[in-house]
Amino acid sequence: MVTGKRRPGEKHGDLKAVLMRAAEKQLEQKGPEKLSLRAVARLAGVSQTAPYNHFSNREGLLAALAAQGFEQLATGQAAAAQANDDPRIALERLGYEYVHFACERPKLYRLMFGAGVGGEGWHDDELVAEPKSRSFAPLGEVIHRLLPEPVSPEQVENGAIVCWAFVHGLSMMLIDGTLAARVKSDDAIAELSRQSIAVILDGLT
Amino acid sequence: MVTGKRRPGEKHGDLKAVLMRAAEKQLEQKGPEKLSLRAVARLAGVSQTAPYNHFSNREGLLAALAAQGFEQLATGQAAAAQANDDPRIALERLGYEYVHFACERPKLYRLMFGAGVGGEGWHDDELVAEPKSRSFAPLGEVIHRLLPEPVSPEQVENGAIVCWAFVHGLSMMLIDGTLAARVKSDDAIAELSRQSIAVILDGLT
DNA sequence: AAAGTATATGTTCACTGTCAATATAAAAGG
DNA sequence: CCTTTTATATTGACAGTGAACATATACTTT
Repeated sequence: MVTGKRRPGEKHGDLKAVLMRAAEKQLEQKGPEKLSLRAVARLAGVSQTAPYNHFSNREGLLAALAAQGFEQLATGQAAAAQANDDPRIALERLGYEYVHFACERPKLYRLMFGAGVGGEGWHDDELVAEPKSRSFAPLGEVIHRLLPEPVSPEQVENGAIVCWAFVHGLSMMLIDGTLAARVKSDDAIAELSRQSIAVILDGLT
Repeated sequence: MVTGKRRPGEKHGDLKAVLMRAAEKQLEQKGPEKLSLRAVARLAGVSQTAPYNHFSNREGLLAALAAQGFEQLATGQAAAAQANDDPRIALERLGYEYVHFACERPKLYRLMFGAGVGGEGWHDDELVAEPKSRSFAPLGEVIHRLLPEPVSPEQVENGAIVCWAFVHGLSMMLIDGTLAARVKSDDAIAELSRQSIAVILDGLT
């Protein structure tokens, strides 16, 4: 019904979703900087200007993709945080899941942190900021559980930032090949991740 | 005329250097993804195809810029590493210098780690890999000085990677605005940086 | 002086993002 | 049921891009 043949002017049922799926595919193939709006439209079987009815421009589409990515990361992180009652194990698991996510979908992950976008990030884009902070929240919760009483909000915040910065840096350097020469196997990645979380953990407590 | 030796057919002085300077300027204004080869040529006062005699393509120019950036970072890091005999203080200084470099020239720093480039980094580009590993070396040296005897090469390598990943992640998140809402002043940045290095340091030893 | 050669140019092509004007279909109001 | 409205999609155009090609240039070498 929705996906019939398209005559000139025919309405396309849920074009936005179709465009998103096409964009996902295109992103995973070409990467954020080479993603072409026209190619996405072509892949979705619509004219080149059709996407402008659903996204303000190319960056708008990329922002939607990034937001979706943070959405997925957030659910993964939330699940990992509640995987174990021991906050130490939960923290390790959180870190592993994070790096795993980044390495599984490197193009998406780089996009989420501003690759392929003019300026140097999404900055004040609320559409992206909301799921981003939601994906950050579970870490803070685990850090809170982990620290010995009494805990100040700044302690928690600082600890969470340290952890986040670390896993983010590790992920990026695994993706861009900086550590490719230094870390070979996937097991080595997991081991390095686990080990480093332990390092930070010892430093924090 | 001013410069002595010239290569056959060379009409401008050494166009490569002129192009690099123009590209630097363009990079600092537009960012890696919006840098246009034609605009660089225009800025250098030369035809649009002239750059192809000195760089294989757009990515070649970006790679040269990235390499130059790592060159500068390397000298800064080397200086910071020898600033103090106490390896702890040297490590703090190293971290501070690193983050400072990244925040001072965010567009360049992002480029150095693959922003604006198809694929997800420079990977096997030797031109950029060499100064990159040179900029990484001082950290390893300081970590070596820092760890108690006896030290294994893996210990040093792992510690250095942990530190590098952390400062890289911190830099990226400061640049892309992730921490902008959470960390306000420049002093707070310095303090967070210093504090975190201390955390990692405690964890390592 | 002539020959050789790396360097620069002008032209062209395919492609991109985005705007303007236009046509269409579905819903809303009579 | 028919008209009006409104969001959606299309065609066409424009400026800007990276890149390839053949050609002209000016320097080095012989």
